[in-house]
Amino acid sequence: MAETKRSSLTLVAARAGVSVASVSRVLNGGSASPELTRKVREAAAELGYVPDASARTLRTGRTDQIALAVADVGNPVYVQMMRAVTGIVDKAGYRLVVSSTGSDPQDQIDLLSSLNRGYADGLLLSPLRITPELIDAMRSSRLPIVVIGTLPPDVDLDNVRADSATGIGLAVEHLVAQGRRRIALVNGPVDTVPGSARLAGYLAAVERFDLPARPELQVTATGFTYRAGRTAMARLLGHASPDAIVCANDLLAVAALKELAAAGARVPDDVAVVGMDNTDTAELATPSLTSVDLGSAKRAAVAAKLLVRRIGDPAVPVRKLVIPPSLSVRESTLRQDGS
Amino acid sequence: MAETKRSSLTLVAARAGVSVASVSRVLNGGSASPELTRKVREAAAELGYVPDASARTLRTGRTDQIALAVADVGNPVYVQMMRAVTGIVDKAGYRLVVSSTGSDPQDQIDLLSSLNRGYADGLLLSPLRITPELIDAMRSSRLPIVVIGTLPPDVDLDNVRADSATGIGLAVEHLVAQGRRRIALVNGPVDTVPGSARLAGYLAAVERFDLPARPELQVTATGFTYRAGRTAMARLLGHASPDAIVCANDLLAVAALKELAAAGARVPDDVAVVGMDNTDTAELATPSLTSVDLGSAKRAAVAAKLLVRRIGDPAVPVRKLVIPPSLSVRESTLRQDGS
DNA sequence: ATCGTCCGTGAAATCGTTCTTAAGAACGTT
DNA sequence: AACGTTCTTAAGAACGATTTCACGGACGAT
Repeated sequence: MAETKRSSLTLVAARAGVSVASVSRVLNGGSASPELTRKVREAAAELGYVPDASARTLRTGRTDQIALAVADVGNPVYVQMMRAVTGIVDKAGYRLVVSSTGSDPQDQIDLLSSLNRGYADGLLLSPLRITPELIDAMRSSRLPIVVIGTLPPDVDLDNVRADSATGIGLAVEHLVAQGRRRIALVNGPVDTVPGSARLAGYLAAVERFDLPARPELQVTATGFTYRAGRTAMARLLGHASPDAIVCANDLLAVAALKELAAAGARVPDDVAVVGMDNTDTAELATPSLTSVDLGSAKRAAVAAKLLVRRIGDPAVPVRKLVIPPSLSVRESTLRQDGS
Repeated sequence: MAETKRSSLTLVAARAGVSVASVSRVLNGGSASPELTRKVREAAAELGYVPDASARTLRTGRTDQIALAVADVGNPVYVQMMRAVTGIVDKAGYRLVVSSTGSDPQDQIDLLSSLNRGYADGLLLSPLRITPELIDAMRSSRLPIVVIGTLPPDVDLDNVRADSATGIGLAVEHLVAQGRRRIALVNGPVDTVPGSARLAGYLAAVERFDLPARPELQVTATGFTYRAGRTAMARLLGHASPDAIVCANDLLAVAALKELAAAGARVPDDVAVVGMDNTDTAELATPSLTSVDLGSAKRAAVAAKLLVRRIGDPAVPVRKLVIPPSLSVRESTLRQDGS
């Protein structure tokens, strides 16, 4: 039955009548005589031997763990990322340590310092806000970090970012092609990395397509959440009557749909709505949401691969990648009469 | 600036001119003279000393990590659980190691054996299917396990389960009060723990309220997913015309909503729909979903607390808890004319 | 003044691995 | 027959922390 006593290399060695070194060699695939191999394997099996993780880590310096830090494990886009990361990380033989940092950069700095305890071999970080202190902390980290998201250009860390400007451009182009002109933006907090990128992208697109850039068409929610979206959307509808709404997030977009329905506006006939991130939520919404796919899953997967590579060889040159966006067109922007 | 050299206790001791034992004692709050304390603190600060996790673990046997195993990190109900667990686990000073096991029990058995490497202090497990082999593996695990979900009564492991029978009873009672009689069930695979519990609960409720128990009112999706839900729902509508549908899952319920809309049926006027798990999805759906809250978040949180307690004192008696269900009533079951 | 107690400190053992070094055996070469 | 090469195995040194044990000095009590 199950050996309750925790077994060590020494025990196995004693039982097999050989030295611990030999046991280690046999089990890790070194050279050994058939006779020795047999004895060791037998003893190990009888004792139900499993090597101890921390001892091995202490000796080799490898933890076989990768840390993933996100602002909110409940946010669909992070869920998407987690799922993607899980796949890559599992395959590469690492375990995943997940920390929910909240949106405060200080939490992330704390995380970085605790990471110096060496409980992981590397970190995947997706910061909502970037401060100079955070950058300093990332730079002085003793282990590799790959950032999922945009980073100031002078920071020489691997990172994989989205191109939200182009993404929003796709959305606006699509809306303009449908004859929409009064295109509003429901954004999240602009002091966050995605928030500011999305605002910039919106403004650029508005200019490019020569659309009215009225301030009352731009509202900012207090967060990237459904609740905040409802409030912001109510404010928008109080001040303006857009014929299309681009939202910084699928959750905000669903909030927009709900608020529009409550106000008696029909989607897409009266108003088109575009979400962002193309999470499962987009397909489940009614009407289903056209959504800008910023490639979160792809980004996370690529970032994970980058990290695995860097852990394998810390000297590899820094890479900064951009995942191109695409647009998933669904019901919320298509008038019944066709394009 | 940042000390690039990885600092050890020995270095701090050398710098402070004291022994490693003293450094350890000072930093871990043992007794020490003010003078010594000052010297050590100073040296540690100058070197930016951070204790090494694996060395400490090797010596003390504590990893400060808790493992959480779920079938699919993308499933909203597991997301809910993860969020709840994160809160408790963080507060108790543990890190969270997340593994996505898939629905195959063998994955979980593998996980259990890898857990014997001792990379965590305990495990939170939410198994979709339970086999005798899995139970054996859980029993012979060298570290504490708390199960989130139902377990055969003779297995003496801490666990926290839902009461889906009562939950479904609440839903059916509510529907009957609204004058519904032909109540259908869209279930997930019945060879899973939640699937079989929900079928049993449905049958019990049907009998209790003396409703027609026709087989064509019961369909089984191939999984707890949106896609599977669409297919199953189409099949249901081909064979029967229910006036209410209870779904084993919010995702299945959203699929039902979509399929009903596609078939031209109005919700809730023609058909009422009830979801289960009361995830964020329920509120976001259109119409918003009445959903049986099986207390997933609560269950996960309670399980996490139980695990922390057991890690602290392995001799504590086994506890088996039930989280009572509740019903969140929303638009999908309420006819316009009121109750 | 002597002895016992207590407290602060350091030396060293220990946790379970991996890996280097070296010793010994077996074997082939000149 | 002497020597060098190769191969198998064992002994022991790390890795970096915690913790036991013992030592020495200070202090109070007799």
